[in-house]
Amino acid sequence: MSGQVRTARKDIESLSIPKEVAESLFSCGGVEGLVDQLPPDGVFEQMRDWYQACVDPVRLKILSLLMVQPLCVCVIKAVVRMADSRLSYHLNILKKAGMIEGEQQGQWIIYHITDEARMFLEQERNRFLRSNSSGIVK
Amino acid sequence: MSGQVRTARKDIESLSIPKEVAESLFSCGGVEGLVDQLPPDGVFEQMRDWYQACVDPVRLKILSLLMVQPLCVCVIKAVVRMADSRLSYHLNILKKAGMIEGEQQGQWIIYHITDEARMFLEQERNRFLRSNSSGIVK
DNA sequence: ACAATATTTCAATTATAGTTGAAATGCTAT
DNA sequence: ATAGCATTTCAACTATAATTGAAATATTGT
Repeated sequence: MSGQVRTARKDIESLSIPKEVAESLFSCGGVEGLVDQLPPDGVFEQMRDWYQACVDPVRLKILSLLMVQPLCVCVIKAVVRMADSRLSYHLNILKKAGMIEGEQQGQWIIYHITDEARMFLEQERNRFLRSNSSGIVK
Repeated sequence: MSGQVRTARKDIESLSIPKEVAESLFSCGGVEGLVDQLPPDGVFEQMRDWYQACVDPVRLKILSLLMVQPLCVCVIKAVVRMADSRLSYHLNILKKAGMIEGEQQGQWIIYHITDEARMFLEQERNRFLRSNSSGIVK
């Protein structure tokens, strides 16, 4: 325990940092203590995959569309107006991310949004409304 | 009004879609009605910019670090262990996205997370815990 | 004015993601 | 089996994002 404290102090002293930071950094165990509070790197990569799927406006639009109701590809296409292969590419990214699922229904494939994605988007819609209405944004 | 309904029906008939989809699509005003329910494209682009900042594990780690306390660049660097210029690049992306802010304090620049970003990350942490514990993921 | 440290900027390179059109697959009805 | 429609796959290409090392800027103490 005193070993840990000594390490923390050493970290901090060897860095030459402003004393404001140094104080609170010291009280949380120095750089090592800080690192201990972080989730393992795998968590950040899982999170990344999710945001990766959300990083394209086309995909956000598709998700927003599927919030209304499940739709076959041809209807989605009628809304977003793009080449089949391009749309398919984006659908596939959403599918791999676990945000949508497709079921074959005869000739068609009907996509629906997953529960996780719906939860996320509802959350995000609220957050967005909150920031815009309270004047934080703009 | 009857004109709108006629358009909706026309959209749907000209598309040749499964009747499951057709029924609910018709009841929400066809493709046009669907489009009307979507936010303007600008919203998706605003959202994109936010997720763009979150799409890199390095940046998520930095945010997570700044959730603990404000830190100068050199301490962040001691945790994430990368070249100055690379770190600076990522800090700049977070700054432009409005997720962090930096204040010069003598020789150092101390970065802190913004309220919006903190709100978002707390929300996301909860969502993550919920999905993992309720067995939705894995 | 000068040296030392912290941080950013820049230009060149490399890596990743998105687009395109053609060809392939899969289902349905004839 | 063949034709027609819905959707996906593939390979070549284009566009965007990330990394690197060197140079520039800014602040402090001498």
